[in-house]
Amino acid sequence: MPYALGTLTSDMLQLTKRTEYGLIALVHMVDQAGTFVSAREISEHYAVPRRLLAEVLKDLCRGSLVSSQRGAAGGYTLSRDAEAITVGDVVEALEGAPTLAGCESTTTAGEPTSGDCDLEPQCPIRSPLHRLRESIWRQMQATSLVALTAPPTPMVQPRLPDLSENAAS
Amino acid sequence: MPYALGTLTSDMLQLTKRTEYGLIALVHMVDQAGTFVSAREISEHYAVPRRLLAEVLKDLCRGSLVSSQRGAAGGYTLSRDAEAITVGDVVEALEGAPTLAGCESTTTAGEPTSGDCDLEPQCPIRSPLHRLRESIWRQMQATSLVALTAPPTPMVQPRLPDLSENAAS
DNA sequence: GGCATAAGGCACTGATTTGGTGCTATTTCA
DNA sequence: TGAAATAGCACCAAATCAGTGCCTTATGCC
Repeated sequence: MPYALGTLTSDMLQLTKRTEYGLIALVHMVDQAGTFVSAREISEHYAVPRRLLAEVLKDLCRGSLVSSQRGAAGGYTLSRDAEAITVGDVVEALEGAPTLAGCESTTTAGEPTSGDCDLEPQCPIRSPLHRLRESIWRQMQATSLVALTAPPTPMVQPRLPDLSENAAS
Repeated sequence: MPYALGTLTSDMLQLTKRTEYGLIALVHMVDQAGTFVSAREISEHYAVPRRLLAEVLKDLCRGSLVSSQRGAAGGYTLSRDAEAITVGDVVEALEGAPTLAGCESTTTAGEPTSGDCDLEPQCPIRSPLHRLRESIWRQMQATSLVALTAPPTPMVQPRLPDLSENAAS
């Protein structure tokens, strides 16, 4: 009953539960596009803590990824096309923008906090690692919800779970 | 004085301090290839907590990334060629192997723990997300220490820090 | 031999993050 | 009016992480 995405031990690839729940909810909404899905429905379907999911959906709403409708028969629905919502968007909405390095970006404006990092000739890995991170980030930005709903080619994992019910709307 | 790699707010791209320190130490050792570098020397050079760095180096030693020499004039040295040590190796040694999903990989053997996850048709994002993670992981496996030492083309970050002293040996 | 200086091995603390819940207010439909 | 939904926010417990203490063992040098 629990969906069990799996937990990474390596922090570098770890998704938080919030992001996992958010992705699950969003993918679920892709099917129900056009209708409003309640947090209860999703939480019961995937055996996810309802209150926490509600909190996540709220953040997704703040991030303009979903639109909400209050009251009975209310719920959430995708606020834009599924192709236009990426994993990166979700991560950004739920874990905060990946300010690539505290030393050279405050939010996304580009104004360094106080230039305290320019005086760092010692750090040998800063810039190259930035590129790695940016690359990963680009990858997440390039992965949309539709890519999550329809597993295209089972290249890595030979055995795939039953995703037919979520294949496409 | 502190190297300040930078701290990510987004967990997905976050490196732990341990990994950061490990990478810094390893990159430092690339220069000193053939000689034994002490934890003290590295910690003083980059203003990194010595004891913690020692702990990290110990793990790198366990992971066979470096070799250690005890006693006075002892220290650590790369146990194989810098090209053959990747960021992925470091992450794996310091944060544990990125068992891509707790449900379908015990270590790296490929033997599922108990097949407890096969009964999960509900989770819509499991398999696709695996591919994303594997892709990211491949990227880290493809980034070697030499790639970290010599920043090739400043495509993303226009302004690069002074890395000349670590350019090549 | 003795001392200084290395790594090796734990175990432990303190701070932060994360997962999850409680409670209350507000909106909507029947 | 009442049930069901989101909105907001504060709060708690467990896990993780950064960092330290203390001791042992090994090596080089005097």
